[in-house]
Amino acid sequence: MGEQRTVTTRERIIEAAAELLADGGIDAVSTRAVAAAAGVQAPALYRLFGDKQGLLDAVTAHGFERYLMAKKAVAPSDDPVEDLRRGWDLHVEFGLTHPAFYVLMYGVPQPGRRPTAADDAYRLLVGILERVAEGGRLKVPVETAASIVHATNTGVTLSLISAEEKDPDVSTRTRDMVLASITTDELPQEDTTLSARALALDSTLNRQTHPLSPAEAALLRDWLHRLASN
Amino acid sequence: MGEQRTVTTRERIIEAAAELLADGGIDAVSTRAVAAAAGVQAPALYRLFGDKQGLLDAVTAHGFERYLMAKKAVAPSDDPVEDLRRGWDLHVEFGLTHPAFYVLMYGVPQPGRRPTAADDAYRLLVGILERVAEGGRLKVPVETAASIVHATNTGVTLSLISAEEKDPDVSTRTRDMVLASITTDELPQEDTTLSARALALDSTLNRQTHPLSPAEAALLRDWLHRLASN
DNA sequence: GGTTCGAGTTATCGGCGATACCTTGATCAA
DNA sequence: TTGATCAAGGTATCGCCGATAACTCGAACC
Repeated sequence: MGEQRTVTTRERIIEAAAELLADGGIDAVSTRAVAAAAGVQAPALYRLFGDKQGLLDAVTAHGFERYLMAKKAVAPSDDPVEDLRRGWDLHVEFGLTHPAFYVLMYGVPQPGRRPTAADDAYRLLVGILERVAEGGRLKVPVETAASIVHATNTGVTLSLISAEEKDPDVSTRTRDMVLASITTDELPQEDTTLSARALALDSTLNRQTHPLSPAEAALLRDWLHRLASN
Repeated sequence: MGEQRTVTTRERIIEAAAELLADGGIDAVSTRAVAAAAGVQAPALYRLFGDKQGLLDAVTAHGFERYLMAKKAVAPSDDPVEDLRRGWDLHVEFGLTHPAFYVLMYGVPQPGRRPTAADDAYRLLVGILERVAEGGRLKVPVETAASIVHATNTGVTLSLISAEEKDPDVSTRTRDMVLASITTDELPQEDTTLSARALALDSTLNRQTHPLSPAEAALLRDWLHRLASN
């Protein structure tokens, strides 16, 4: 089959909604306005996207694609901690460049209604942190580090979005503070400390298959985390 | 005049709206539902609160009052850094106990639409930080510290609200990380470092009247911040 | 060549925020 | 005492919104 050259109705609708969102904020995105801008009638949206939330999910996924592409293209460098730093900055930059999109994704937590795009970004963060842990430079378990980085990164970005005078220094300060707290400055050639070895084992357990049962593995990982926290 | 013993219509409306918000989330708070629950007709809301946003502002202010009371009652201890720690925990606890209220206040940043209650809480934070700075235990300017603490505290709380399994360890870890990064462990009896003296002067300039003109003071404070950042 | 079905239409529903206009009851000067 | 005033709330209604039932049309398929 040849490529689809003509723009599909679905794409037209998503782009119309994205433009309305970027221009007039979330309030400007009504089913009628989107339908009119896309040159279609309202029920077409519902057949294509189910309901309005489905349309918004598609819009955020579409708008987030470029960001994820950039993040994926930039991520694999020699120094995973540097990747972490660049990922933080990219995150903040995306939020300030597309505030309406960003708030839609991270602003209002509704249980079970998390956009897929946000999950993808989180998994990408976990992947980088696993590489940091593999290099023996992570001071805390990967899950803990991911939660902390995610929480602080979104917190800073939302604060900057709502601030009328945006001070980028707050982002870099917080970023360096967080990274300094969860990583070690340099990789020790051979780290013989208890916590480092526990975390190294934890990291590889997380990534490889092993002969332990799920229950055994859960208990072991709990012990490893307790060993690492001393 | 005797005290107002009967509950005013305004109070009845606010309490009805607060109950709807706590029970069914923000979507359950419609003008009609609130009016019906308060035993009143819809236009009464508009005369009392202007529009729906005015009603929501009044509701958040009301719901936030107890929290602010608790925070004010707890705050003034001997150790302002400990006050900071308790303020952080109180903030997170309030968010997890009243998620719908919290999201209404901190979730969706709209320029110029920040609820008054959030401003009050921020000013309270700045007040504590000024006491920390006065004790010579703050490593960064008060405004910077306030921005960082606010951004990370709200970020952690929003993350916990949206997380299905809430790990309180993330909050305490981030809290201690932030506090360790912006404060010194112990107050030196006489801190003779350049940055400490610059920040001590900055802090008192902030709180007292002085003979410098506003322009001179702004320039001086800029210099002090640059001295402190080395 | 009739059938099926995807894709989009017209028409309409109930709920929402908001407002113009009316009613009522308390207050107070003449 | 009475009539004007006005705060407080009610009645009726507007236009917009999300959503859906029921219909139309054209292409694909046997």
